[in-house]
Amino acid sequence: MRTISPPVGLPALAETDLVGQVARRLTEAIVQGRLLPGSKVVEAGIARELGVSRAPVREAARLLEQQGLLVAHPRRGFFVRQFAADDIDEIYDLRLCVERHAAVLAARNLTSESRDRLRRQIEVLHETADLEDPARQVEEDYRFHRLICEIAGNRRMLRLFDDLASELRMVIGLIGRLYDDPHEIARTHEPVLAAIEAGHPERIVAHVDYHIGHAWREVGRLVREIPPWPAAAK
Amino acid sequence: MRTISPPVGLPALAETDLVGQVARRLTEAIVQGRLLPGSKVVEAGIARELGVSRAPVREAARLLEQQGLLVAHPRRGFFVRQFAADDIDEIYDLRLCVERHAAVLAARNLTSESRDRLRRQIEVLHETADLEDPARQVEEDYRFHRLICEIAGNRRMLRLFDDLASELRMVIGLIGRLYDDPHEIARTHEPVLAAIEAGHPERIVAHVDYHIGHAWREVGRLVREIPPWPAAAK
DNA sequence: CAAGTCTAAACTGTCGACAATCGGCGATTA
DNA sequence: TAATCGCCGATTGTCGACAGTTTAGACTTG
Repeated sequence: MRTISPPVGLPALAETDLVGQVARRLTEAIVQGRLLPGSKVVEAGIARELGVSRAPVREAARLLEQQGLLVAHPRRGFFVRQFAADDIDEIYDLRLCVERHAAVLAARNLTSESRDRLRRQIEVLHETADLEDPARQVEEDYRFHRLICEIAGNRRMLRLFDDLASELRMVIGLIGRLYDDPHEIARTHEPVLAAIEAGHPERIVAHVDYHIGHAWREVGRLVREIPPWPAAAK
Repeated sequence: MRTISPPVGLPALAETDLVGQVARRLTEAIVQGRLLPGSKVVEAGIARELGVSRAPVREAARLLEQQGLLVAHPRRGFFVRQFAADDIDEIYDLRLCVERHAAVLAARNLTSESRDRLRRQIEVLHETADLEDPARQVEEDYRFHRLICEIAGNRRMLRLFDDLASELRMVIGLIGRLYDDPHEIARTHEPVLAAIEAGHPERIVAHVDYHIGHAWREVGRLVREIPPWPAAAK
């Protein structure tokens, strides 16, 4: 009688994943604006601060580079990415392209269970709108859009969304405030869900276009208004 | 009077980028099928073979992981990615989503110069069709599609395309042959370019859909036919 | 003979060390 | 006075080493 390895894929807990932990800490610091765009990320410094050696820090930095949060200048080190206005356009352009598609797919795959998750998430959006916690609000907003990608069922698309979202989180973090009243933002998610439930591709695309396009314009406006990014500490 | 630094831009030579070189070698080995899906990539082995230490190899491996060519199992090492039929679907689904959009943007940005580059590339496709060099043919094919993304002008989209293409190259390399007659493939690019030149979004999308959709179906068929991937040498 | 156990070898995760390189700053020169 | 040159400290790129874990295989046991 075989005591087979318990079949299913639980993502092996890698409690000793230093690289992952370092990456998370760095991401946090960047998104929260503790590491400003343009500033140099000194390997030894991070390593000492976290009580690890430079090797894991380097690997984590490469990860964040691939993710677009850091840029590497060979022989000079890693720097926190600086965003220009056209970066915002690129990100939103790509996001729009992906989310249109994701929403259409999501509509096709929609089950009562996934529909409820989307509805519930909109409720959460309304609930957090009352809290004075912009970071949380941004987070829950992305969670809704991420759900759509998840329901669409394309893992690569989901990862792409996550990458775009982490760049956007950084930008929004830098702006320091939301582009709209939280309640208003929460409300504007409803037509998108309605369109997905209705299942007409054209309507879905139209509503996603409107929703994302609005954010695009507003964030773009803010970025262009407050452009001289918070001091690129060498 | 300023003796400004001798004006022009020589592309900085980064000759000492071990990580990059290792990554390229590994990618090569994988795409050419010298490292089979499922096989373990032993850091020390690669390091010795290339005459470097393990550190650069690890960093390169992390890069390929992010790119989807390798998967990392904590404490067990890196393994060459195995593709299942639904991976093909994911990749083509995303590729279709991106290229539709890219083509429409490319049409919008089209200059006589970029148009000529596209035309020229189709000629190259016809020329290489006569050679008995599938790898080259695949390469030139991607070069055409990459040009479209380049002309579209969204760097992030271009990078996404490159990532998808490297996964596809690996799959096609494994299949070991093209899904169609090279001349036929070359020919089917013409309507796509024509639609882009004409500039009607609907026509562009329709032709891209047809072109990519065809490849999708054919590659999908081959993958399902020859499914038991060449021995996953543990 | 299948299943289970134990041991040695093979690897990965991390670290600390060292040489090569970069950026800044003061000295030098026109 | 301003542009250059050359030196010094700081930082990166790379390496070899070591501990802890996983894997492969020989060996036992029912």
